[in-house]
Amino acid sequence: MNNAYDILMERGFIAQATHEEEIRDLLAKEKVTFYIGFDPTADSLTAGHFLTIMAMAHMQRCGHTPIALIGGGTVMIGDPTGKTDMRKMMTIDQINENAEHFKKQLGSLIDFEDDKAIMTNNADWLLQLNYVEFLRDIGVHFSVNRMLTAECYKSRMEKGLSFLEFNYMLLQSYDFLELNKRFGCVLQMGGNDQWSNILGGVELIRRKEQKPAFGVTFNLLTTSEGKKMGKTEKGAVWLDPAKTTPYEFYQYWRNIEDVKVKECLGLLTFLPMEEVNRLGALEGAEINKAKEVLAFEITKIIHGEEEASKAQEATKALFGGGNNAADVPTTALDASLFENGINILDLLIEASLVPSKSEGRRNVQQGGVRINDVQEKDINRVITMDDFVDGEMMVRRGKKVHQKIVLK
RNA sequence: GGAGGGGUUCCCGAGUGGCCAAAGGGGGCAGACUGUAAAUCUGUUGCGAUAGCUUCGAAGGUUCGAAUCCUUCUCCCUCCA
Repeated sequence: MNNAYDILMERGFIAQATHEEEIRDLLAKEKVTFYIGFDPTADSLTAGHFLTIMAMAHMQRCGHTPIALIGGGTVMIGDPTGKTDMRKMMTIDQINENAEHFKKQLGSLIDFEDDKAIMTNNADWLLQLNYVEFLRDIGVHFSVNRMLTAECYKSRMEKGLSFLEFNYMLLQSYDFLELNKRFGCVLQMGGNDQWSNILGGVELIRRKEQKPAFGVTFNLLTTSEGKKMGKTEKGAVWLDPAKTTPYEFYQYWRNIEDVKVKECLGLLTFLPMEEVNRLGALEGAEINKAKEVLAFEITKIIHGEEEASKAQEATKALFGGGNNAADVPTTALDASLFENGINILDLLIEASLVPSKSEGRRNVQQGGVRINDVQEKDINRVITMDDFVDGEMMVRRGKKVHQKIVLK
């Protein structure tokens, strides 16, 4: 049972495949070069990308060669898939900087040593394309009629789709063709929303080169309500610790819905399936154990074992009555603030627990703020040095947001 | 290019001279219940210490008073070419 396809299938990755049997055979017989594209739309990869990276890692472990394609060229067009509005145009500098971040993050998750994986950027070939040549070589193979029926444009048919974005599919298809020529890449993988874009490339290679090419898509992580997972009120869950701290990252997965635990364990950890099944079968309050494992394992893959342990310790200290509060999220504030006494609302602002004083006032009045575990409902409460215990003070907003205040 | 319709607070969407910081819904936040889950219920949801200040695409203007009226600009959509 070492066929990569079977492994991905068993772990719950596979959503659709262009030629299921042929792909299985191919993966069983030879070392396959495949690619997944990442458009550098932001300065960090997100939890959503992580799923495809895991698939990539499984493939690599089975001996296949991944190509991580940075979409420095395609991002200049903007993938309209699933978007209701056109993306803001990004500057070249921004794109290059984002691409650098992506490269770094991918490098730490996939093994690029000894040609075990390839990283490349489609800006290398897309930016110098000649328009007329491109239309004659590539454009002829695409039917507008068919493209218009593609799922990925559906949400845009109501609000309008610019010609710029309409071309996205052609460019992504061209990427596949180019990678096929350069590296013998025969398989493109990606999120299920990429299905039509991937099909475009598969068909292009088959028509133009008369060669086989394949596509596989993965199930996207969604909540039970069908929303994309990996988003919070504050925005995406980032893989960059500067944007989403390991503690926050850990907490995100610790708080996952019950019904999604098993799915996430299979998709986002390397735990053997027996273990996944065992943990996934836990019920009631017991399932919290599975969530702990899930959160720990994912955090370990992204931020390393040490950070994962710290996040776990902090969690125990805050939620489980543990003692080791050393790794709890901490803000260091100037001692002078407390010598004269500081209003509770100002403190909440200083500790970044609320975005505005009005918000803080509401939270306090509604009984959502606790100082050292004592509810404070008075918005005129003044915090002084007397509120520190052994040089520390715990401030909590709501049930889950804790902040330790220390003096500097 | 011609004709018409429209840009409202995080999102959708009411609001056509004062009672509008702006209905309703979604989302968010807080509380209750719980298992740091889901579902449900309650409160809350521009900033600000009360005062007050800044919001309704942008800039001007009319008025005691404008999201609402006028002018110019700008962006979007629909139909025609």
